[in-house]
Amino acid sequence: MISKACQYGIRAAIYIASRHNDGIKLNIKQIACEVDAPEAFTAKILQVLNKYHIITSLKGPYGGFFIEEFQLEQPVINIVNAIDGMSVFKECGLGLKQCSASHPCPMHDQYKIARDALQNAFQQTSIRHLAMQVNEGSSFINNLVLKN
Amino acid sequence: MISKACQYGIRAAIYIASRHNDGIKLNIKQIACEVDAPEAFTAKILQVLNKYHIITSLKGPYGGFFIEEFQLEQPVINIVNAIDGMSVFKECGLGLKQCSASHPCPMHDQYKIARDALQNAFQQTSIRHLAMQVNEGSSFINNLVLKN
DNA sequence: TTTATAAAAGATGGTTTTATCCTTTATAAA
DNA sequence: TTTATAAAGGATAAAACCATCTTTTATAAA
Repeated sequence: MISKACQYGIRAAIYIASRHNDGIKLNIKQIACEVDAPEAFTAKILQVLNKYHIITSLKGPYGGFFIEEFQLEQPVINIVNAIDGMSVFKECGLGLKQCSASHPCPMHDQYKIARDALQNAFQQTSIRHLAMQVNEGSSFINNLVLKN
Repeated sequence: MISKACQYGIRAAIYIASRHNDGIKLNIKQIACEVDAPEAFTAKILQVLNKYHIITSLKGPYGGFFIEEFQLEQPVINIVNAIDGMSVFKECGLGLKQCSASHPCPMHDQYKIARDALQNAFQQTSIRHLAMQVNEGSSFINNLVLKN
């Protein structure tokens, strides 16, 4: 559906957003650990997210990654766009180059419903909203079940 | 969303179904040509579909691929299952190993809607239905626009 | 200004997916 | 039975994706 890079990126962004208090900056090691993603690969992905102004980074001592107030309001689809591009929301389900309502593949109508639902899922959800759920403890961004 | 192999497989199956007249058998070269897919790769894919009894093949002269009456009624999801498996309809959108209604990732609810829509698209559509559309000329399985 | 730190950038390796080629097997007609 | 044909099966190659390592750059504190 979406690439692993994109999944890591979304989880990392949500984690960074969930720690948007004070002026706290998070380093790559901690982020990768918290979202169960490979460290070096996650570093590459966060580079891209920084370039697209989805998160912000600062080099040097006391540096790291963080998210600014205005960035919290962005829809998650911005992350998908930065890493995978928008083609998954546009392309034909059967891989045809030309497929549209006026020249459809046999599955066009049914597939479009699913494709649009996917786009809505990412479009209508803000990074802030997801981070709040994580902070509330009502949802999770790693594979560690912590019972206390 | 689904692999290229699976897209080629669905297009090939629809084409074979659309030629389900008399006892006609289609060879791999013709099928690959008609659905704009690489020939050798398509051969591998049709091998799998034959193994899963989604289509039928016969070796030797006057052999080839065809589809039997009972096979026409199968839902397209059988093809997806044969080639890609069912994981795309089950797995977490953010790549978590453990993600469910009771232990959800932050996008679980929204993503599940899209994932279920995709499953429905493939589950509720029979190979026969798609082949009929192609025969009617109301939908297409290749990239060649034929105007006459 | 020097030093330590953390991300950015570049090079490289491994795995999976996509794709092709060659040999073998099954089958039908001559 | 021989021969021609077409799919099956095995080996291999190319591309894309996933992942890591090393060097460079920016920055803040001492």
